[in-house]
Amino acid sequence: MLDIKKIKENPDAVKAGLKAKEVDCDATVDRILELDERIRALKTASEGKTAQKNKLSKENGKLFGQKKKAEREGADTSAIDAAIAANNAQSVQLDQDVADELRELGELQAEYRTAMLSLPNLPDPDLLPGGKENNQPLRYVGEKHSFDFEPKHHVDLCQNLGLIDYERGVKLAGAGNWMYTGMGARLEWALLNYFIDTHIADGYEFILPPHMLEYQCGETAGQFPKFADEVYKIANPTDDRIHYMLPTAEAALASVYREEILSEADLPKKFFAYTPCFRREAGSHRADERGMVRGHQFNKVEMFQFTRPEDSDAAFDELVRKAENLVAGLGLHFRTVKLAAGDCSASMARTYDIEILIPSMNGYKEVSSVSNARDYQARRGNIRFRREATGKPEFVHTLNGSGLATSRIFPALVEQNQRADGSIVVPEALRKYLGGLEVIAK
RNA sequence: GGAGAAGUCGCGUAGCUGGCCGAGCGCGCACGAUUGGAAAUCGUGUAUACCCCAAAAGGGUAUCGAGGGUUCAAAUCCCUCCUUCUCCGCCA
Repeated sequence: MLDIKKIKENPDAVKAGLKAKEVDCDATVDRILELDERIRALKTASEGKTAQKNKLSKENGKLFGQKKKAEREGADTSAIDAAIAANNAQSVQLDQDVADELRELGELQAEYRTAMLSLPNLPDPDLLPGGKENNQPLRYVGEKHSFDFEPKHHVDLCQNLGLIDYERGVKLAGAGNWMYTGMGARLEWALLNYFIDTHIADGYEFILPPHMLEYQCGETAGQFPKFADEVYKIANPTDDRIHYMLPTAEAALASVYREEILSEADLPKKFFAYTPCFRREAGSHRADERGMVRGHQFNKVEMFQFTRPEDSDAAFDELVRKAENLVAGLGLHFRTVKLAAGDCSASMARTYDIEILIPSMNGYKEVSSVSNARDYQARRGNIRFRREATGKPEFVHTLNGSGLATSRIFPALVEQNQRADGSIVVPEALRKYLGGLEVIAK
């Protein structure tokens, strides 16, 4: 959520920022300003009346006291009764006016909130405007593997070595699902362990969150209401509450401190979580995404930070470096790309992608996406910290980054490390998780 | 899943025969006094959001798990939901 004060101060800057993200929100911004004005006017009016009403009630309280006293003394209470009746009549009238105003206020506020939630985050000013075509590769790391033989596709390599059972995965759960088997499952688990151990060594706290979340988590993270159709919903026959399968651990981590005020000394909070991620990805499965590049379920370790606003740039750099180191530690070739404003997701002010070379796909594919949401998610979820110097609560900044998703790393590793005989060299960093195994062969 | 109890200001509690309760007390915390320094003691203060106001001062509204209702007036009465605890059942 954006800061209404900023929108009021400089609506044109907000509109321009959103245009850089390739969304036209001019009408929404104008409507928000209009609603804000009407809401405040209405509030002032109805709160004034409520104040009057409260005053009358208080007066009545005193009158009732007097009446009791008079009755005890056997005095005449008719004057007091009349005063109470007059107050009541006035109160009832005020009550009706206020009720009407509140009804209108409720409608306006609902519209206002929906509109505010629909506005994406503003991009950082240094990002190029526009979409994917304006992404800027910042650096290339590692060597491209060159083959003196015709490299195989990871699907073929995995099937030959018995690492992945694609057919039975589909049998169990439909298209877009696969099943790790034997050494494939162990290799997947080794990757996850390598990520986990690295984050622990870096002082991040390990979180295993629930996998089925309530709606509010998605709203805080910024996925809902816009992308509510892209997740799996779980309805319970004996209960009308709906959960959804988390599409990324970010959805859970962003909500950990929702509606809380942290102390400044506790920041930054550095978390990482391992979860499977579930996505409907209603789009078509193209031939160039054959295999395990885009599935309905994949494993991911997610990094997350809550920071003070002034620390979030440094935290962002730290997360990018951590993601890069994980890929580099596997000896894989990758590049880091600074996304153009329009390619950053709705919630994010800036995003760098780590892209890895998958030979069969003839191109770089995202394995990690590191983003700074600044105070956008904090506003949606009301996540704050108390500034020691002022004693006042402020919104935190939230950042997240994959560290890493295996579903792209696994095929890249298999393809980049294949040998002519179809065997696969295990990266040094993973061998200790596989009993020292150096090569996966038939 | 069945039965019962409970959810109050950071923590612990009082209030729950409706008005003087945004809320008492204790602890904690902050500042001050006292002290050579500390402990102890004493004093003062101690929520959040929004609105009015150029700002400060000040004023107003809302919040006693959440939502709704009764009433001129609700922490206090009624309804629904959520959560926690205890007992029973069931199961990893």
